[in-house]
Amino acid sequence: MHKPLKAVDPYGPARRSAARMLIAQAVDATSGAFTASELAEGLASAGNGVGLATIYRALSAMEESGYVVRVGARGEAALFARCGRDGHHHHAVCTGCGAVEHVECHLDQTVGAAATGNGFTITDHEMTIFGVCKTCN
Amino acid sequence: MHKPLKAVDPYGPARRSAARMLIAQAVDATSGAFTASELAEGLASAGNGVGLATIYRALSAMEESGYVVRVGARGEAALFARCGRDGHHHHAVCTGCGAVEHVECHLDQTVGAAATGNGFTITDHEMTIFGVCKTCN
DNA sequence: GGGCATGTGAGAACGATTCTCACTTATACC
DNA sequence: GGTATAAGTGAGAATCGTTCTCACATGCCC
Repeated sequence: MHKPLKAVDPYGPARRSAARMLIAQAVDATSGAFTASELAEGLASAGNGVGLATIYRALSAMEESGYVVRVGARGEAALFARCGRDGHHHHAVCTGCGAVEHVECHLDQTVGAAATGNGFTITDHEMTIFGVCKTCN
Repeated sequence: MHKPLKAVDPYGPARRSAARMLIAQAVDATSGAFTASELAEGLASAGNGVGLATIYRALSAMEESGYVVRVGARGEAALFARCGRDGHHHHAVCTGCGAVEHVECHLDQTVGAAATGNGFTITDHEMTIFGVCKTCN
């Protein structure tokens, strides 16, 4: 079902609480990208109500440990996804099913070079890519 | 002072009200990227108080007519900039002075090709680039 | 087992943005 | 120039995602 993912500890050296374990399971059970409130709904409908604040805290802990990444935004809400891949890259999100595709970052060779041609030094960048996956196509 | 910009009507065929003219002037007087509330502050401190709702409405009218573009976000707030350049491209924003640099988009040739290799069709993408400009460097 | 640092939950707070509604005004038409 | 009216305005309420607060609960180390 899942592609093999880098085995990363969801929370690093932090404490293993019941709520955080439920949240990590819910994240693993989700095949694509999700928002914090979708996660909350999923947990609630499975009878595991977890406070929204707790979910946000768990998500930022997971983000910090590299277990999940922010892959863009759906409307106003931040979109997260499980990512175990190493190295700098971006994510394309399928607008149909939410599937996430890893995308190499060519900024350094292309856009970066173009920008620095004007004496501009890029320090940070973010890319949000939406599309339609093979299955939904 | 300014690079020559494509002469675009700020509001298209819409009505020329006093408030909108003030807002367009404030946008023109700003050399780099700005948020809606920065624009509001600037207008207020110049003695031209304009309602925030009006500024948002004017900005979306300007965005629609292509007079300004959304170049990313500073914290939670959307970052706008005057852009008269044709064709698809992105914008790099200097974190020091807010200066905006146009950046070619190489997504179609590079990232796009990589993604579609997996059967993924990219329909939409956004890029936010931050850095330091020649002057601030 | 005890102590305490850390996590939790509910709800308030926050900030950006949008909406509402009564009022004003630019513009088209006479 | 006068008038009708569609479009814009302003103030403030509403909305929505996210973060903060605070009292309480609980993992983990000794």
